[in-house]
Amino acid sequence: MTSYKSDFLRLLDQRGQIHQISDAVALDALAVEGPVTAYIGYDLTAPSLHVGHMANIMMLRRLQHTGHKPIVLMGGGTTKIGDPSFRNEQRPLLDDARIKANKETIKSVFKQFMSFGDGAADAIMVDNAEWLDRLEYVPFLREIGRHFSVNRMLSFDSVKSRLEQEQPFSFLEFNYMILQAYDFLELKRRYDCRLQMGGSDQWGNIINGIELGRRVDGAQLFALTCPLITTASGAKMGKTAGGAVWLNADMASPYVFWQYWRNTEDEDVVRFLKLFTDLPLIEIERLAALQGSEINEAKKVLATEATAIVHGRAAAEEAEATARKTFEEGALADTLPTVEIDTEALRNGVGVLTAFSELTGLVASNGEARRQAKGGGLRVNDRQVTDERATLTAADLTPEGVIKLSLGRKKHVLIRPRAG
RNA sequence: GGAGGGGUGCCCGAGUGGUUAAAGGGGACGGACUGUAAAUCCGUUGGCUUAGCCUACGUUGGUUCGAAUCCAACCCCCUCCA
Repeated sequence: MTSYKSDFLRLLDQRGQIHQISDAVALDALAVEGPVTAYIGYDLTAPSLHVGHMANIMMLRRLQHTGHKPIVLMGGGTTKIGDPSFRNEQRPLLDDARIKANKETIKSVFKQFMSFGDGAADAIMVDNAEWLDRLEYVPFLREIGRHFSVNRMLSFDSVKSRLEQEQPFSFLEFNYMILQAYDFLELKRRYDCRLQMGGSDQWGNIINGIELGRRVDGAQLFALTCPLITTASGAKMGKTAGGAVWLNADMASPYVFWQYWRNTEDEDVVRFLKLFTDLPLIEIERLAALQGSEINEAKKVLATEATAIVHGRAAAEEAEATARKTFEEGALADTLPTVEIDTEALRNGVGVLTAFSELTGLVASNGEARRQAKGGGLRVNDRQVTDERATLTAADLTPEGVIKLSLGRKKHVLIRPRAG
């Protein structure tokens, strides 16, 4: 299935985002016929989505770009259950307040990826708590539950390892896939939503929704999954030292985000350019031809383009400039992440270890700072820290009025005396 | 409710009375080499006011000069039986 007729599937295909489609021919035809409404659901388990979610969100973006209507489904209801798919243990249950707070902070990021509104191709956002919270147990079981075969549910890959490893698998979690299936039905009824997309790990859950739609409403619904995106070395996307690379600016600055992409492995650059930017394929082909250290040019383009989508063009370019000054010109970029300090405190002298740990958070503890110093990993104003008892004072301020702390070659934070 | 098995550091996993802040592996971080890449090699990987002290092997209490290791009770998980 390589030649799709619809712009939508062709685009996703070119971008390497199609893993499985439930009925590719029919979906392709549907998308040619007219606007299709499709959704992706997001769990509200953290205050922000992270890089690992970005490929998914790009699918919704591309859906809209090709004239269709995206629905962002906030999992306000399903997050109360917790998706057991491919997990070997139950995750801790989040309380309602936490979920609500997460929803508020997660919401904002989608506006960067697509336009919301009341128009035909405008994206909309709904929360499945709206209908799930109101379900009545017995009626739900009779209307919906009877269509699910436990035998079948137990056969899904997504729960197989859980069962084989004999790990606890609660009835609560077992219901997740039923609720997700019901979401699909509900969205089909409310918005004529015909397609559910997601990561390849969602295939089983989505198929359940399709079958439910057929059995209950006689509707043909579709599934489309994106391959699980890992790095060439097999790591999941978005994991770094400090944890996940978040999409919310207050949890990962545009600079940090830019750096994440800048450090992409050579093998991944072309694939990532396709997935995480809107750059035309012709341009990507040009970048793909680069060899050796020239590949760094492609990485910069990737970083700037991906950052521009999430944080805006201006922030992306500033991040690029910051990186250029810091890494290529060896200059001091005053746009590096900055921590303020009391002038008073600086006058009294701040221990280097404290500066690296408590003050800037470059390392987790004084002990780690000590170890890093021993291993040559700490630098102040680009000079290695050899004496762990040293203190930082006003005398260490550069002509620019800051002190630059570095952990390794890549992580830099500026300390700036608080004005006034 | 009964019988048996199990709960160790970020994860996996060894350890069955002392030299154990706990082997080994993974991951992570740092260093070298490079191209802010990968691979490779080296180092580090509980906290602190670091020749010392504190906290730590499900929880609490006990035995002992000394416990992750022995005992008791409790909590949780798994399997089989009811």
